[in-house]
Amino acid sequence: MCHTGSMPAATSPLRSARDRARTEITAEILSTARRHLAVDGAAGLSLRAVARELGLVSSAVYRYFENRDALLTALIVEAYDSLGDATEAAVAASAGRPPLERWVDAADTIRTWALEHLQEYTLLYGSPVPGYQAPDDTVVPGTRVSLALVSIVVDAHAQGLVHPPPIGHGPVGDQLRADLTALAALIAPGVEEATVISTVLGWTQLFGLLGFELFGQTRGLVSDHRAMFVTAAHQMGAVIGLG
Amino acid sequence: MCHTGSMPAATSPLRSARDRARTEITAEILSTARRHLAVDGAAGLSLRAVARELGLVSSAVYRYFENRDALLTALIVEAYDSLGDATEAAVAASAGRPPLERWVDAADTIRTWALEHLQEYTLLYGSPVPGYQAPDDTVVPGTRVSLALVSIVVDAHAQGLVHPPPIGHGPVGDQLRADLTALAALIAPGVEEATVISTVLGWTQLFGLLGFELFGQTRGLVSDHRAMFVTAAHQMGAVIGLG
DNA sequence: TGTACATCAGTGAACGCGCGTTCACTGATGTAC
DNA sequence: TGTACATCAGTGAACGCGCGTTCACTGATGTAC
Repeated sequence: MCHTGSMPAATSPLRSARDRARTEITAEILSTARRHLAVDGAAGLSLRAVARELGLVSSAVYRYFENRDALLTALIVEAYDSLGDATEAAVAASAGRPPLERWVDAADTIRTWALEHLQEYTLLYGSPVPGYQAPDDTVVPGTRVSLALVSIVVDAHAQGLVHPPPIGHGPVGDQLRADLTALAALIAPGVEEATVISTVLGWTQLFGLLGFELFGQTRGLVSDHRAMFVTAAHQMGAVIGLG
Repeated sequence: MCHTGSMPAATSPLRSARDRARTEITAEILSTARRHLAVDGAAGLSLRAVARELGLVSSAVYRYFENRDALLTALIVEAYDSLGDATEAAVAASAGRPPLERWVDAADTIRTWALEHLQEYTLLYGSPVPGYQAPDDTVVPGTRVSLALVSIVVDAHAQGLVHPPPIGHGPVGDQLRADLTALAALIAPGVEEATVISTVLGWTQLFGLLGFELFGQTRGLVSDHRAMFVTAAHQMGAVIGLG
């Protein structure tokens, strides 16, 4: 949209009625779709159903989203941002506290978000939605959670608070070493290789355990899932060397 | 379901032609379904498509499976058994070798199976299939992999080869302690609580990392996934105290 | 300011698709006497 | 052994469902002069 000299400022409250309507209806479509997603899951998300609930004819939705995939993509980005917000807020709030506590805290925050947004979590971290291929737009928002977690380790490292216990991780091949070096340069400059490995593993551990809990693999084995999760985060934080 | 005929000698080689045909066609339906599953995933598995490929009318399949869910259940059980076989074989083959090597080996076997049976793995460990509720029949076959992994720790423990490094896992609440005690009694009698915790976490770690690899979360971050996985298994084995 | 034209949100009908499941039926296979 | 009856695999048509997407259209809103 191209505003010329005669127009008021770009984000002016004097936008045309059409513009306002478009923004609002786009938001309504998204929030309705989000609610449907929460109930039926991604595979059950239907353009027609969303349109129906909004009192629109199904084809009208195509004025706002190119197709079903575009709507799904928007929901994914929203969900990543929501989880990213929550995690970043937790990490920011715990600044200055002992690293291990911060790590456990962040993990618990992620778990809480996942429980409250089961289908969104599934959309982000579950198996791929059949027929849907996530475009690159979702990559950046997807990294926020991980970056927030990593920043705890980076902070601790900067303060000299990372003291990894002597635990082997076996030989590291050339290619893996290259991967890890690139990764460290990108998100955690200066942090030791072993710590990078442990951090990546801690990250996957959290999501692995969470998936087991949410998708029912530990059904009947564990009753206090939160305690199990916190214990896991604690141990993994210790392995990373956070305290 | 009408799977059992009213024959006197159930496993006799002189079974009637009808009986033989039923066994064979049931197997053909399953293997066709398995192939479709491998291509389209669980959500895309269609009774009609399976029937079509076998030259049957769709309603004929109902002579063999009560409905689509029953077919899916059979596939799940088959898949768990296939993975269970592979894991148990690897664990048996490594008997006598150092526990850490056995653990890494078993993990690698699981990963290999998952790569070769992507959709089956997804069916077992991915997000739930919409509208499908796994019945209890799938629970027992599902435990075989975990039991095989645990047996490595149990063997090592029996030989006095478990020496966990001094890594904290934080306070353990009453309920979690009860969970762990029950779990230990069931699958690893005599093994210390800390080891049980680490073993459960090692188990979730493997599947968490595997999920990340298979479902694309580490896309672009890690190129040598196998090395990453083996390193993870190695470190987790060390945390458990296997060597 | 008023008028002519351009933009675009929303309509309603249609296309083409595939699915799970039920049901009355036929004809081949199996069983009892 | 032959015959009468019972079982049951497979048929074909139908029910009822919902989906994504396209397209020519209308009428309201916005823009340029």
